[in-house]
Amino acid sequence: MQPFCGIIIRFTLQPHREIISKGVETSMNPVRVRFAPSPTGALHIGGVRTALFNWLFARHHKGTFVLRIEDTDQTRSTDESIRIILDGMKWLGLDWDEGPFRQTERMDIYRQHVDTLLKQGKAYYCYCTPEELEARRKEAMAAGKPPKYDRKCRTLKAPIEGRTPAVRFLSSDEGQTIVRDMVRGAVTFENQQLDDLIIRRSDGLPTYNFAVVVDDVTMKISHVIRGDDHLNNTPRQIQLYQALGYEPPEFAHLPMILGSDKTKLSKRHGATAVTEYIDLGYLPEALVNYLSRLGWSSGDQEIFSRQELIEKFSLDSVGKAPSVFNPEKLLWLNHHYIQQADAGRLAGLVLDLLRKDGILIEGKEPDAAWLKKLVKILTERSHTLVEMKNAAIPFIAEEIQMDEKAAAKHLTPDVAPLLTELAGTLRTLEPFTHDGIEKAFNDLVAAKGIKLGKLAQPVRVALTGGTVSPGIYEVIEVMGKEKTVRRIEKALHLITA
RNA sequence: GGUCCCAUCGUCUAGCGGCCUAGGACGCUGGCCUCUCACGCCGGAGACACGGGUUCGAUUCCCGUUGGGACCA
Repeated sequence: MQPFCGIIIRFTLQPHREIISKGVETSMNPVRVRFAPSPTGALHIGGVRTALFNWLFARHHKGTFVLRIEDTDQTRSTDESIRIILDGMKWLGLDWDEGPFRQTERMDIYRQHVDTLLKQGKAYYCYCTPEELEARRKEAMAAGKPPKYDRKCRTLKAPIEGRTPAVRFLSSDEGQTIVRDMVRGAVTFENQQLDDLIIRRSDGLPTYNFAVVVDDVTMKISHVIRGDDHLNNTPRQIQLYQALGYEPPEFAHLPMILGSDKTKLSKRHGATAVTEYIDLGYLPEALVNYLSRLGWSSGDQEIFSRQELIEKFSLDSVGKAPSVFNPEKLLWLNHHYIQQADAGRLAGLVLDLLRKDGILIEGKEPDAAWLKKLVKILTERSHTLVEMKNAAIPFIAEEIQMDEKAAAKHLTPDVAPLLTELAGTLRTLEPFTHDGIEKAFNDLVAAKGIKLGKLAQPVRVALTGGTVSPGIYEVIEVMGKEKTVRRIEKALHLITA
């Protein structure tokens, strides 16, 4: 609780922030927020960021996070999309406390609210067809006038035969509507600029702006945190709240996430759906950390555990400017979280990927402890699980894919004697461990008076098929004596052939 | 077209009138380490869109311009 004089001083400096944040800090009402995606496709990165901020806000304030599916647009909504959304949320660890509620199951509630407004004279029937409206809109725009509904049906005395009407909200021309936004401050709209918006279409379905208001009211949502593409809808919604006799919630409009060309993030910009990031081998904690820093910050800190995010998250430190999605930084974070992750967990995830690629034969799965050892030597150079899976293949598959260029460069006749000798030593090496292997290499190198690279690179190519791998001793130890010797011999064959 | 929003390195951002010769991170880059590639470590280049005010003093406050974005069943 702020001392009273503190409020006064800060008030003069920052009127908006203070007026607005006062509401949250001192409010006795419990925090209830919601994420309300429409199930018309994938779970989009922008949507995830909105969900995340809502979730963080709820968890920070020990409030309630509600999940609501906005599926009034039945032509575009699918159950498959709902499943994708729920799976994505679960994968990210954004657990909800109530829902998922579906708008299609709430049609009665919307109908009742429309009827109430109609009965109170706060709404009226409109018989204009979408075509007529479109024509008049074009006309208005051509004449250089604002493309606003001309209120033709406002004064209609009797229904027009043969037409099913839509219902419009009767809005006021007087005064202004002020949106007190927790990130933008006060945003003022002239009521004169606002249309009589449709609240129920002629097909009987509620419109978006109406359904959200009814839902948010009936679900007792305390803070509406959403993308700022909804900021322009907010004054109409506030009028709806007032007409319905409810107190509007607090609003917080988050800046958009843009693609590299600074337009709204879309498929053109690469992966935008969470499912894609799962397939690309990203860890949910990396995505969560990355997205949390898009539009929000806490000093200079870049890495946040989930707990820290919950503790430090505040709408006060949400920025107003849109941000560009930067895949490189996400990749860096993913690398970071792969380093942090438990080897057993990574092993399981890599196993799934190997299975998906058909590299693992069912029933012939590698030993869990061994797989963990493998994962440990691959972790450092893996930025994604897919990279890790690819690096694991030479250790798992029977045959390796030989890179021709690497072979031509490193598997040359002059290294044949070295390989022969090394194979001989390794064959009898007991125990077959890192240190013993290292000694074998060092002895051979010393005896021949060559540099280690002269031996290690050819061996690396022989064992993995390429020039890039973890340290050669680790590779050999994990690969095991049998495979190692067999592959060196095979390489010798290749050289002499 | 109307309305609304936004503006610090390429990108994410710190900055809430003097601490700024503007800090951190990703990326880029020079070097070190080294059996390859990475990791790691050390260093470098790199921004307050522009123009007016306000002020002793503006990245920070105000106005305008420019540029972006969003919304308008």
